Amino acid sequence: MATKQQIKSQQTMDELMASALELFEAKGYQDASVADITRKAGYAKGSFYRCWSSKDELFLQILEKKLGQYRQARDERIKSADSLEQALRIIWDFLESMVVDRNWAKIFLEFTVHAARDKNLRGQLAKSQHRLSEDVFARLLAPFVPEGCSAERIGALNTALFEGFMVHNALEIGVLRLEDVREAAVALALRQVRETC
Amino acid sequence: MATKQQIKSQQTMDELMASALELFEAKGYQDASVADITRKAGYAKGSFYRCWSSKDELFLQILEKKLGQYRQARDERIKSADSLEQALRIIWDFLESMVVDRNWAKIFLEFTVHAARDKNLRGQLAKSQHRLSEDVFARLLAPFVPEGCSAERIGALNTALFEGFMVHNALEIGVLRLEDVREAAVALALRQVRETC
DNA sequence: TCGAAAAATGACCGTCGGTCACAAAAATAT
DNA sequence: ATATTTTTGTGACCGACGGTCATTTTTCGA
Repeated sequence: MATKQQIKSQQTMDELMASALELFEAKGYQDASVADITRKAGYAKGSFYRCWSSKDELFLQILEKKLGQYRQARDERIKSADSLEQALRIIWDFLESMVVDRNWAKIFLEFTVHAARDKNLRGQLAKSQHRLSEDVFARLLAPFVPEGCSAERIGALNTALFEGFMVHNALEIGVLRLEDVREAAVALALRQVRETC
Repeated sequence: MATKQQIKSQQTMDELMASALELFEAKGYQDASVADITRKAGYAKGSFYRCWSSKDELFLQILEKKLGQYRQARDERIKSADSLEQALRIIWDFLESMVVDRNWAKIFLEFTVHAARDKNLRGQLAKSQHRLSEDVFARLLAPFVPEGCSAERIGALNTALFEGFMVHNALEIGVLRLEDVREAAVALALRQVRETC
């Protein structure tokens, strides 16, 4: 049974995470300071470091939580796929839910690029990426992809296209729409399957 | 005629820019401090702000310089293109020269994502992006793209795919190679032309 | 040679991520 | 109920950050 302390401790973490997410959205990952986060949640700075050893660690936890939510939302829909094209469409709906909130996409990019500089962090994020690619693409596409054709590569290519769009979107260039990109990605995957197998 | 002072002033800027680029490559845009840059070049911190009003302004100047170099290298080759496919291949050679140096690609991404948070900076970078897309893609592709088919959109899609690959590359995931992405981009452009015109 | 203008300096400002000795509060032992 | 231990929360402090500016040093034209 959860004690009063455990409940309080969890509540503190939840409050800090919520505060952090709001500030990341408003000011960006780099510009939202730990002091900002704790102040907004009504704590002192030191409390932050009782929950996480660094700002990066907090972000990774937020990321896991977000990915979990997205995954859950998708898993409910995935059962209905019965062709490669349909599976890709469901996957891109899933990706769309990440980018619909422009702020989250920005935060994600910010952290990704930041993490690329740190070997350890890069590894952890690449693992998350891999899980995204493996779990989201490879596993879901595998039933529709003939042998000898790398579902992983198709997934990576789709992910790259998606992330390129996120950059485009973050800069608010406005030439591309997600539909265009999604359509291109689907066409690319179908072509890949058709040609290499 | 250039006075001693003008020469000295230009030399100072060049030295600081060179120092900055090296440190950006070694430590990343955020982690290379102004003090680092001036110290490495043998100046005091204050000298930096005689040349640029901020670190961002310095970066934009470095970017312009880099893009100019790339453009020049490409312009010598572009005359030989006589088909859409060939033009795309030359363009991707040009893009490859940006990404061959993995460090520069990282720096570029770092700054891009950083700039996305600042309206003014975002505008300036989007202008650079637009010039890249307009000058590199649209202008070069236009002769081979039928009317009613947006060369700009093709350019933006190619750019997005390229930037997605930069992210992939920065995280050192290693599933994709530039050749794969280039091939996919060319196929995408050809398909776009074939279908929408 | 000398005053003006340009180039270079480094102490200083507020803020950053992160640390740590300490205080308050809750859980546990007696 | 009281004392002791463990958990939770605090905020002054650290070195470093981007950026400012009064000051000194160097170069200039006359």
